[in-house]
Amino acid sequence: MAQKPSIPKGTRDFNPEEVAKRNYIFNTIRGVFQTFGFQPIETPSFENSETLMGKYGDEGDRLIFKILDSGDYLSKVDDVIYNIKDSNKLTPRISEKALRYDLTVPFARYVVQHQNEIEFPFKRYQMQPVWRADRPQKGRFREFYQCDADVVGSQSLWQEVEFVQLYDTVFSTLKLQGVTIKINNRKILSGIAEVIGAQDKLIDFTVALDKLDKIGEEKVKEEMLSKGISQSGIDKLQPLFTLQGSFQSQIETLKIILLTSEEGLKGIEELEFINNAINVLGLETATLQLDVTLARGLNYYTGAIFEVAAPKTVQMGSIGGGGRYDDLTGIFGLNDVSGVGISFGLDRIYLVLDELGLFPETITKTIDVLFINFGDKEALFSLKAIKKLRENGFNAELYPDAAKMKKQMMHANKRNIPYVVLVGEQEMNSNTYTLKNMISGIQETVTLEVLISLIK
RNA sequence: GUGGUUGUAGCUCAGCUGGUUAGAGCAUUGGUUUGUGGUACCAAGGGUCGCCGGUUCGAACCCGGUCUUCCACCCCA
Repeated sequence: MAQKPSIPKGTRDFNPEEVAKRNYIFNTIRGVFQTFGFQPIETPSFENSETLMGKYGDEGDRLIFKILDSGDYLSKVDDVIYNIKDSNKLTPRISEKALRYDLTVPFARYVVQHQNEIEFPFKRYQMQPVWRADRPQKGRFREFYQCDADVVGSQSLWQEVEFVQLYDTVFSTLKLQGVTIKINNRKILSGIAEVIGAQDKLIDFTVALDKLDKIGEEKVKEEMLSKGISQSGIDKLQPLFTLQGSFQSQIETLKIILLTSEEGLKGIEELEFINNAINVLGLETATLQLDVTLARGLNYYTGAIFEVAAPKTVQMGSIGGGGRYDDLTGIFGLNDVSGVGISFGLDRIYLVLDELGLFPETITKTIDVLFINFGDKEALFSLKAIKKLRENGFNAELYPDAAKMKKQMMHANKRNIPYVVLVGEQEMNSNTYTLKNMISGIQETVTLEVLISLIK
């Protein structure tokens, strides 16, 4: 056991069935991305460290996988830095590359780097693995795939509307019902912070508010107090803790709270715009829900914030997220390019579909027909027929060895192959084929033309 | 990064308060059946009990460390 090779924690191998299921999700998402007009790009799996470091906060920096420099990397470190043994200071001296942490920052880098070649507004999608040096849990891996769609170069709120539709289309196509698309707006959060006199504590405030679901009202208030938010400010938040009801009624409550905040009112206006449009357009299976406690990715989101929750019957963190980021390319020196995007968590969607048994049976089928091998003469005869079948679009193969019939039939059984063809001396003499349906067990001896019509 | 949890055959798991050669089901291989699978019966192979060290006359079992799994925190897809 111990001598067996292994893979690093938080990573996985995928067997043929798992790859088929994953491809089903990939293909579905890719297809929807394309119908919405997005074009694919790819970026390297690792970037220069300075491209990634500092873009996700301190916590993010800790979770970025750093790549050790090549060669005798320690000899070039000066003695002072080496001797103080401070990892944060030493790391940049021995590691100038790091694995991609998400797809959004590399995309921002891509846009800035290729700004003169890109036709704006630019809609791109990207489906590639990302890496995080996190502790694995269920649905949380150190290597996982994100499927991102972003639009840069347009401030139009119609993009947000389209992204809500896109989420709905993907999950409807996957037959995953009961998905909730949560939406919030950074401007509302900063408006509230302004109203309670905690503009400078926006992040602390929202991080605490985000936990409302999990730890409850009292604990949230405690955390806010401990972060230096005043009691009088927290008192003003009271209506927020009991905020419920329809999208529109929550909006009305927020309007009262944010009466004095110009920015907050702007956020409300944006949310109303998106909600009104969606009400007219309708959604197939997803539900759009306003959630003021939603506060993800605040390091760069400036407008809408999205998060997709799996159906309540499944225990799973968010299966998608996204938002609007007016300033993202600014970090790389390109100002005034607004972007908005969403991401699908492929690995988590997989776990949800698997748990709910929503993968179609057909995706794991390998081939349509297996020819039993009776010997070299029969094999050659069979391969002629197999060639014809393949030309007709069937997946067909010959069992490579003239093994015992039982073994060959068992092989067909285990691989869920629906049809087996037997060609022995009798069939060869009469130029016919014995076709066996592996589900019903019924078999009949027919010509190749009839065989083709039977397995269609 | 903090705290906890898990690891026994290819897979799922038994294994009493430490006591002979560590078991079962499924799977695998062979046979009953040399042109018929999914059912049945018979037989066989397969384990340094995650790894390293310690306690003990004796360790799968107790202790320490380490890796892995899952969980909570942090954060997040």
